[in-house]
Amino acid sequence: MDSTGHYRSPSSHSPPPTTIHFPVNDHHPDRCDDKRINEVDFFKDKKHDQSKSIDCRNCNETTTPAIHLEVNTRLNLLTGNTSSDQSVIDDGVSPSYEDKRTKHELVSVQAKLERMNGENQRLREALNQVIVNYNTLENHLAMMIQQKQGGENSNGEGSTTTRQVMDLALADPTKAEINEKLQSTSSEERNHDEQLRPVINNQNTGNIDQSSVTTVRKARVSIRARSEASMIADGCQWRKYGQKMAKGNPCPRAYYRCTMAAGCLVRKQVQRCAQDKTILITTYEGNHNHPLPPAATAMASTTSSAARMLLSGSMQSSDSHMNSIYAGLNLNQFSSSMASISPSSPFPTVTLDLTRAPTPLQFQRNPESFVNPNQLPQNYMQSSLCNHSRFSGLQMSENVEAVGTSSHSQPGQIQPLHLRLQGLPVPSALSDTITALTGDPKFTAAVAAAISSIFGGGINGGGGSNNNDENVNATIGNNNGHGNNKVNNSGFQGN
DNA sequence: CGAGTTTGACCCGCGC
DNA sequence: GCGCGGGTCAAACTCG
Repeated sequence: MDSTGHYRSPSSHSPPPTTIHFPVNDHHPDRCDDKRINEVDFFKDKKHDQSKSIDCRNCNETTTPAIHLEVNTRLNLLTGNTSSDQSVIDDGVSPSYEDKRTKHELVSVQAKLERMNGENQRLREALNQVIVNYNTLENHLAMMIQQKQGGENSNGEGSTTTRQVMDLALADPTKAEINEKLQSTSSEERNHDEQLRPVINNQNTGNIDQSSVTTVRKARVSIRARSEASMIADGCQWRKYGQKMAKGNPCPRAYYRCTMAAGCLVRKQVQRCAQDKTILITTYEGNHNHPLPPAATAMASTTSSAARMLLSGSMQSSDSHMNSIYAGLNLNQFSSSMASISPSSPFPTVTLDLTRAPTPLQFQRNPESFVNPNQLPQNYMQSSLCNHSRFSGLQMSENVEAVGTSSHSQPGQIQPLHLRLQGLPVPSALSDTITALTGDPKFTAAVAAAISSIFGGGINGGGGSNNNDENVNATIGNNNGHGNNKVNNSGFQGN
């Protein structure tokens, strides 16, 4: 048995890498009695011999099975050693009816296996295509960085832009998705890969300035929501590891680590807005390296999608070729009034402002499109966000605070889009498309309602019943807080 | 006693 | 080089 728990055949011939020969029937001296027996090759073409004879003396040499099956190990079809199979072997002298029934079963199993192999092959091809596309994009990104360095060093803006582009590159969750699709990858291996990812990216983008690489951090996703609770309910377990007073904000900033798995690199910061203390600003960084509960999956997908938005947004603004590649990805799933990008922050940050939507006016305009946000299933979040995978709030703000200031706009008013990243204009056609999408209040409000379901109504202006109210006596907003926060969002009833 | 929180100290990057 | 601010560490502390 190999490391994957599958059996390998000692057979001398070399099967395809993805197939093995594995035992279905062990040697049974009482039945074999050192004489030739009939055995069935399940994967021989029916038109060929379905049975062949093997000298049972083979069993004396090794534990080699009497039957050799070629099974694609990735399909986990290692259930061949069943009683029916056993009967196939043992019934060499069975009545013809039994033989026919057995052969019929064999044909059925063989057909099923072929279908599975075909599907497996298609999946492999799809995965290979994704990898090829990713590598192409990465190479293109390296070229872009080189061009930017050449073009912007003269005006003194090169270093900042280069770092930001690198930030976006390293924040690319595409590889994480690929890793998730590789089912054979263990959690530890994914963790290892997470740690190696910057190295891998450095290698793939070869010509990148080393000084820029050293300052690279992951993209962040910031969520602004009205809540009196200490934290929004994202389904994960967090441990507080620090608290600092941030400049310009009387409320302390709390630092949390994900504790759902050892070595999980995800961290988040929680801080109340200085201007409006009912607004809770939660900033996520990193990707989880472990399975998540459904509620946590929704939030993780949201932040992951937002990070991807960062990447795709930069691509749009930079290169027409990227536009074509990402054309299918850039669904503008967030209204510009809800999401913004802050490329000039220390770290590239996507801000999802849930304090402004859905507005009563939007509800009035599209009453048929809404249900009680609290009644929306968690899956809605995933279906509307992660399945589409990309929400591109492409309103570029100079800083996060700008989002808050713009919150005083008229309810339901669609903000004009400012598509600009480091002075790079976005093609007008794309801008028009985005404008059209963000101008759909039904879409905007539906997404907002989905998000609000995650917070258990916590964004509803801080008023009304809030299941999180019992957690108000928390450290946030209390410099000398003595509360022993249990930072387990699973305890929140909002989800 | 273990898990989690608090909080002062420390490190590091960045701007002046 | 220096100071500032953000982020993290870790010992002390609290709580169940």
